[in-house]
Amino acid sequence: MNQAKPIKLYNTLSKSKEEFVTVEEGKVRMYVCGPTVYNYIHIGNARPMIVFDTVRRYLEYKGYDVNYVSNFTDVDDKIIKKANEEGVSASEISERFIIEAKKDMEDLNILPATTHPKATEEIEGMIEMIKDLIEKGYAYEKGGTAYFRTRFFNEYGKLSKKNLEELEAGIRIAVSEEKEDSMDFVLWKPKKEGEPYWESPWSKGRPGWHIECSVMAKKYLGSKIDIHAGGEDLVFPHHENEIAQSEAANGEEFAKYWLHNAFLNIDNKKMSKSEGNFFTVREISEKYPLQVLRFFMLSAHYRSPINFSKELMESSKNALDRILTAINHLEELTKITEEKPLVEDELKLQEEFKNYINKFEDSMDDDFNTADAISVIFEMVKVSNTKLNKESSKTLIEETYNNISTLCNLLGIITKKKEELLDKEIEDLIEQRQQARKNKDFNQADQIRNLLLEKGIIIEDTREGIRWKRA
RNA sequence: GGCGACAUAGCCAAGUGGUAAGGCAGCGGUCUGCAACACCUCCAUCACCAGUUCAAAUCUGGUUGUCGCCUCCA
Repeated sequence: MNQAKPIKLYNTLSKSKEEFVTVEEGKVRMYVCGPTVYNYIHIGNARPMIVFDTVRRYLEYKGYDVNYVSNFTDVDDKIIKKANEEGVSASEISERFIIEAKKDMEDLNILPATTHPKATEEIEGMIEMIKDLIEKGYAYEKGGTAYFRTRFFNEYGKLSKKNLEELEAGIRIAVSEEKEDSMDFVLWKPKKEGEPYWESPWSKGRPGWHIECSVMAKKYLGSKIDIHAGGEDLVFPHHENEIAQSEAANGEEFAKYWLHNAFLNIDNKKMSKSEGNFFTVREISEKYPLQVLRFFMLSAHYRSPINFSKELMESSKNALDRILTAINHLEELTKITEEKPLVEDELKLQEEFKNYINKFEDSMDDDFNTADAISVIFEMVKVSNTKLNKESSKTLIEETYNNISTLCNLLGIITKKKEELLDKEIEDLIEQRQQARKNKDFNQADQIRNLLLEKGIIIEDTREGIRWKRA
């Protein structure tokens, strides 16, 4: 366990960087608000998934045992609307897009959560918590709807730094007459015609959005968790309301650290369907390997807004290729170099790489500064490209290969798939091209190269031999 | 209207008091049958104004600009 160096993370609750100390030593309980599944996930959904997956990987790297929970909201107005449009049940829609979301997540190299709860499978727990809140006086029922009595929770607004008076002044929606107070929010609402519903003491209906996360977090992680994360738009009202519900019901602090990622914009504008600047992860995957999207997302700090564009994807693709090329190169060197004692310069290099790893960790320890961490990888790539060759000691080559790959894996920006790509046909063609080159038949050689290019294989003649990669 | 964030090269992006990391693109080279890869070289004084300090991109005040939340949008 390498927790000697502490992690500092920015806590929305205190608006400052704090040293990370877990509730229980060596263990991290982490909850990340997941998507509402009414369509393929979009690239905006992908940002928190990628960012917090990276956080999770790093915490595990540091030796923590991480219990990572991320939900699917599978009952919601948008899902019902889509279901009605297609003339199918709401669950048919949600089930379908959960499957699709999981596919995209796998391609984004996002590790499966310890648990992926679904709201509709946790209704019983939600009813229990609402009952509890009503008993404790923090909630009430009116006409089949259960409301949370916001004013009874003294600390309401502590996350978003809003106070009830300001909020009330800013109210822009029609306030239900039933509410005791305009700031009260819904815990349970009765069904409308044609909507899915569950039985409850108050009405046939369904839970409000906020109660879902409070209940799922408690069930799978306990009443006090370490990290609660999500997009910054969730700070208010979603997370504020979660705090109110959970802390009112459980009588203790809900989450120690609140992490929020900034938004992803398109051409400096918020992505939205109505603006026509909306991209699903699936669409992007048709043009780029999703590692590129992941790399792009991690190339800025998670609390800074990032702007998505084709140009930046191209830039990211080229940058990532530089790293991948270096790793492939090292891998080949491991096959042709010889085992021998390290000479003095190599010992120095070994030391240098150790320093780079430290630097990488320092960056990640500082509120998960992935942009800085990536720059360290580039520095390692540079040194590797410049100083290592087929005369180097195998030991050093292997170490360097492992070091760089480990850090890249930590960020999830590389996948190990090359083996499956190797097939007989490609190897034969490469061999034929070599023969042609030997015979100085460059026309033939170029033809074969073009043929391979059509199949998506790029050939490179390097000092150490032929190399190929997927376009 | 209330609350908040941000402003670093053509593009992206680190850096929060000691004199500007890294990547992409571009220029000029080396290597190469060619191409690609790789390597070498070049490419900014940090929105503006004023202040604090021996010293500021980094702190303070102001100006301008961009963006977000206050609408069950990540």
